[in-house]
Amino acid sequence: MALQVFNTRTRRLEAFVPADPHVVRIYTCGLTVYSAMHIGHARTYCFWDVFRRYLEYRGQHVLSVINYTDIDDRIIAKAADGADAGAPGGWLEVAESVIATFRRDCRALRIKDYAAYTRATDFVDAQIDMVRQLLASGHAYVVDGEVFYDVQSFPRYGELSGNTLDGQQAGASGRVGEDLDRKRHPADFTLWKPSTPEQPTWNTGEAAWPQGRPGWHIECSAMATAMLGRHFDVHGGAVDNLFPHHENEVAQSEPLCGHPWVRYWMHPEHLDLRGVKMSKSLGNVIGIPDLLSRHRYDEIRWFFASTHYRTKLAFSDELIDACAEGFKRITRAVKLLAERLRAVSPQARAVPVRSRYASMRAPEQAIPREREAFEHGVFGAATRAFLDRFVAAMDADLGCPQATAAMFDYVGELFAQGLETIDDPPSLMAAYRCLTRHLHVLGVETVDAELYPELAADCLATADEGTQQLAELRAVIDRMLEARAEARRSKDFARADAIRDLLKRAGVAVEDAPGGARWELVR
RNA sequence: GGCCUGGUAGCCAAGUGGUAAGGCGGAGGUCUGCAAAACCUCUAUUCGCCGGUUCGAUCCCGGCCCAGGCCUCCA
Repeated sequence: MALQVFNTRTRRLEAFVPADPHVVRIYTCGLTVYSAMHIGHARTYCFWDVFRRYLEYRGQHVLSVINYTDIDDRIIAKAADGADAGAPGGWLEVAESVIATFRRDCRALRIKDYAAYTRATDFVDAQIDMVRQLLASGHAYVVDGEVFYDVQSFPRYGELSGNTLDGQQAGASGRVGEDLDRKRHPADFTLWKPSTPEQPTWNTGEAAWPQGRPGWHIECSAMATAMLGRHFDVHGGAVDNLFPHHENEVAQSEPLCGHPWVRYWMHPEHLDLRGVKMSKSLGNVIGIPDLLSRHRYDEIRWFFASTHYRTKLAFSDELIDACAEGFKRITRAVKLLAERLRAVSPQARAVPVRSRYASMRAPEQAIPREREAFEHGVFGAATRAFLDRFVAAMDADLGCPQATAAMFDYVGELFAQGLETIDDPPSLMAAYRCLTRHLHVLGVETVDAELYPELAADCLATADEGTQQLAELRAVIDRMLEARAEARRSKDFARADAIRDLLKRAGVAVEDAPGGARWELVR
């Protein structure tokens, strides 16, 4: 069994076979950088991150490109409204600042870095060249210095999204532009438009359309092709990109690159905000810092995994909280395993079967080789069952909900089979690595570098600076807990409770367990 | 008008032509100085409604009802 994905182009599940068996080429439509990333983007980009992580888990190399649309009327408008209204290049500053927060927000959500982040304005030459070719091949026409794509010149127009030309009702959405009188068909779209003196502009060297700026759709086509070649494996964005954006991209690209331009089109669904429309005019756009002030990144990641990517995700703080409640069981198991492993000597916790990280390995071998290490020890049978379910779930069009269900059952088995009592380091280590390795696939990077250095090396390290302080904090708390244990031994429960209350007020929850007190940071 | 989803327990949410994963919540229990937490067990004779195909349908087909998305702003 191999990975299957739902291809929007064919509306079917298909075996995922990259053109080049060694590298998967993925292009993701990124932000139009006129305002910061919000929770909707978070779902989309977290999905693409999990997709990439799973491919890597499967032993594939992934070449992923994401773009910034940094030239757009909304950016220009924002710059015109801002404090430095009218300043030359103000639109670039708007773009720069949004890009910076985007990168920061992605890292906070542990979205792995892309191989390249392309900017539309860095590829204007390629865009001009594409427009030129489309004109030459009769797929575009010029009206008053503006270049339009002629949809009627492309018979397959509408195949990707299902919005065929004869089925479309122009203006049904109430958003038809004002160019109707100049277009040959209402669905024709802008490839290049002239700029007024105060708008950013590029010279083309063409007499009929001498200057101006690119249309939205041509940007992505030019960037994707420039970075990934005339044909590549996966192109995506969220569902809203399907039409018109991706449809138009196909129409522009296939006359020049051939069909199919892209092997697999994938479109994750939106958030379902339960009737509430998130929009800037309503002032209810939830940004990433806001989201992260209410939920930890790993809770958000686990929450995203709770619903299939092609299903609308019911979103609310309460739902995330409910999901996080269940997630505690997983993290608790990881923590218990780590604690018990740390308690034994380094030598004793050595894992007999080498567990090497999968990349650089042929896809067919990657999982079996890793499995050997995971399946070792007393939890072997449970681990085997878990691995089978996890891989089967993810192979079936990234079935994260089933993958998480498998993990819940696995953790249940670990507890049932003596997670808290069995004293065999290799067994504990195998289970620890198995859990953290698979959480990592789902975007949860909870791993102790000492216990699983190979995996830790692949995590977005954001805690480096805090490590030393954290160790000191840990020592202080441990001393307080030692004092409390002393009080309990001498039956001075008032003092013991006082220490517990003090820690609680400081945000440290203490719980008594058979082996001694445990603590964790709480909000 | 065209295209497309989805309606599964109080809530979220998988899924299969052979009789319903998982999580939250709820109910018991174990442990505990007390707490809290944790762990264990239980929690849909039923999958919007009506027909049909079938030995058998939640899953296939037809009709109906309801909710939602897209048809050039949108992740």
